[in-house]
Amino acid sequence: MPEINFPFSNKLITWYLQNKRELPWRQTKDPYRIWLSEIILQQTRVAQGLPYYETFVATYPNVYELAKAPEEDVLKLWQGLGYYSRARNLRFTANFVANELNGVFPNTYESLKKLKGVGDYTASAIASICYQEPAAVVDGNVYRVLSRVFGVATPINSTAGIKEFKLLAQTLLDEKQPGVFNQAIMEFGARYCVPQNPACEGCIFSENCMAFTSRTVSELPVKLKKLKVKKRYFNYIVLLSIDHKTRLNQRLGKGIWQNLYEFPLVETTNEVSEGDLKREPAYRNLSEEIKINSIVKYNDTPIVHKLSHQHLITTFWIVETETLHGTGIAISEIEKFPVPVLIANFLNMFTFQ
DNA sequence: AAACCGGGGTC
DNA sequence: GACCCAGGTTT
Repeated sequence: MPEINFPFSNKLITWYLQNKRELPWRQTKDPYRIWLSEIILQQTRVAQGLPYYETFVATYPNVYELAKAPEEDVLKLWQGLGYYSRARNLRFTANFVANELNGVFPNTYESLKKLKGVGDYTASAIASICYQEPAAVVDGNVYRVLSRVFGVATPINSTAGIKEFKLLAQTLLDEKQPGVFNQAIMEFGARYCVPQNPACEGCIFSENCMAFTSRTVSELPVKLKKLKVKKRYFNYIVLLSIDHKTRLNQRLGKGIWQNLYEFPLVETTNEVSEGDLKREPAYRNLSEEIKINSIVKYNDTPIVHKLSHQHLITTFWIVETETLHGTGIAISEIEKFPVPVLIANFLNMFTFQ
């Protein structure tokens, strides 16, 4: 534990009050809105999450409205934001609060943390902002600011690091205004003590910052290795029937994009030719069920869709078929389904006829 | 403890 | 290409 011999909290909060952004969730202490904003902002930049927050508040002004919504509607509004388990848990927890808790959110760190989708960070954020409970938040910004100012080189994604930084943040916390302190340290990390090339010369902590005085700013925080990205080969079968239908399947079970929709997928271990594709069992099952008239590759070079830990090397195949009867969906209905960005991008490029 | 879960911004 | 973002859950 580093020694603290300067007024960290006072300096930080003074900076915050002079430099904070006016954000919609800073205008309220309504736990529903604070909770909603915190879920949206998990692993998500303010600029990216802001329009989603506005849409959700407008569509679901309170927890009852959100609780009533079908999961598919929530996923549709969430489309493009990523980490879709957040949306599924959001709806689940809204339902729980509305039906089991009479619409009243838990008001302590411990009870908030029991909610699905609410972990240490989010429980601390809601408890401190809405209920003035002295619970320190530790997000990516906090790791960065504290590791630099106090020269802590413990890896932030190790068990020891998680404990050490939580304790340090809790020690520094201004217990008289925990919500302000928490937002201040995050704002400072997001806007001043940024990951790359921070303006250390003019920093309020330049005299006290261990990283700055020892010229190790670019080496902190320390983070343990990254895992290797896996390559997967996706072949999407875009059915076009003579009765102007296509088919979307819902992704069920484990894995990415759970409960979202996509075209029938043939996943292979390599990039495949048309001949290879036709020999794939998944494709053969499809062709046994549906009479196929023609097949043509849509994109000549594969589209590489990059996720944090997977590269999806994707080819779209346009397949004309006879009637799909009840097993297809009308082309005009397609925009109603929540789809991953990979599919949404294709739909924007491709014009159905 | 390690793996898994998205999409976008930045350098 | 590497790193990161107002993290959490599952294995």
